Amino acid sequence: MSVVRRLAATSTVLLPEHKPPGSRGVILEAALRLFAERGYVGASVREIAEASGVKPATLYAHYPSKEHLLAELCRVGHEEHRRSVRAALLNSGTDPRDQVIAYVRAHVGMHTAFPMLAVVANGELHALSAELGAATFELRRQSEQVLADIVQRGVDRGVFDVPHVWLAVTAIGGMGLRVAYWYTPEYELDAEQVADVYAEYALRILGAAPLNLRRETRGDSS
Amino acid sequence: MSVVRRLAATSTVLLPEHKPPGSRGVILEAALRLFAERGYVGASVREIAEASGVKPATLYAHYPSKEHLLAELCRVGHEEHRRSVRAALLNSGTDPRDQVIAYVRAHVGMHTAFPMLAVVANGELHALSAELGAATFELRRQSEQVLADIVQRGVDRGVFDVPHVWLAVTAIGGMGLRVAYWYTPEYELDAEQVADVYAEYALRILGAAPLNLRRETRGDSS
DNA sequence: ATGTCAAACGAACGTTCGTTAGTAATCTGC
DNA sequence: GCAGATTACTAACGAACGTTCGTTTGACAT
Repeated sequence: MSVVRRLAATSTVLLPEHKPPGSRGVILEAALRLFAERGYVGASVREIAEASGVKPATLYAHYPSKEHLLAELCRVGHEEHRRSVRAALLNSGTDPRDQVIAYVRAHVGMHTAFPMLAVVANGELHALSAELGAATFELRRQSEQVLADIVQRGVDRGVFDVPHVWLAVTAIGGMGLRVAYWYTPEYELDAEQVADVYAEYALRILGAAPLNLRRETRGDSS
Repeated sequence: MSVVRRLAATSTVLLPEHKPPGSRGVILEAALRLFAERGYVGASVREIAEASGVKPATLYAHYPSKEHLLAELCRVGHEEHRRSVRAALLNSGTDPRDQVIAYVRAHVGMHTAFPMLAVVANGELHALSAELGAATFELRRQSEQVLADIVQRGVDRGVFDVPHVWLAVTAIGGMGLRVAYWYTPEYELDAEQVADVYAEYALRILGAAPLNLRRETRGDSS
């Protein structure tokens, strides 16, 4: 057995709305857990089948190949990310600072709520062939671009002061990505608090000008 | 072929001082490249041997198993990280702000100079058995603790103002980790500039009080 | 009872995996 | 130029891989 797990989370694997009914859903969820824990190559079809309470042959009655399982998970993961970010931005104002808060809270929230989905969708995307991965890859590019556009608008409006826009995007995105690997519901802070703190860090990275209604919330979550 | 590479870098794989002489070194370097590009499970002994210009059986005259190859790479990676951070801290002052700059510059510098080593040492560590991975895992824990201690000292001295110490450590560490995946020498900024910008972002995350000699360097690298 | 159909099955396919035994080639020190 | 050690080789091992084949099962409609 390994000395260190690939990710800390162990439960809440797949949302009901992402999970197909019947065996399809059971198999997909088992694949998600095993891909997250052992990686795509390290998880065998036989293990996935056994974890689903099904024989390996049955798996191929529901999915044409192991790779299609991964493709489905990557697609679901990135679509949930986009859905979550879009909903958050629709509920935020036009101020780039509010939008950054909304984006980072949604971004981090996705990685705390569905850590396995996030780990697989981001960390195993490279295992997909060009044909099966192209659509998902485009989704990821768009999500990055959304944040980049927000940051750029903030710089143009003078509310952000940042040495380098794209490096700020990679920094903010990167620190959020890592959350999926260490967060568990047993952590001393709940997901909401982690998201709030990371949103504050993002604003600090961006050198955000103080927002009258927000600044006093800075130190209240330690 | 995949639509997206696992990491962007393709060269400068292993430092001479990390590379054993003769075939041992050639094999280790080939293993590093293949582990970084395809993952530990995804890279086969036959591929590593072929990339080394050697037959599979020869590999076992130099390393007792495939896992020992990974263990060696994880160890080298984390020891280079510790060496780099230690050297940087010895050349920095006692002010926690200087120490954070030193740490982040070394941290990011390691991930730009040896992206493959960083990707393997961090991203494949979980594939090691408890026996082979314990020492390296302890190295990683110590490196994290070094940063945590610096941040805590800064908070105690009143030069940092941060909502949550450990979340700041994960954020700073996480954004640096991700650099190994996207940085290439062809990037618009060189490694030094990336490290400088990330060091600035780290200070911002920590809400660092202005340092007289430093503050005017904030916007000069965009 | 009989026919239909989706779902699951046992068994096996050819391939690749990490690894090893035994042997030939090459270098080192005298 | 020979002995001993090192290095690399050919060939093969058992196990596991993703996948497919032909069949059986169980529920429901005729």
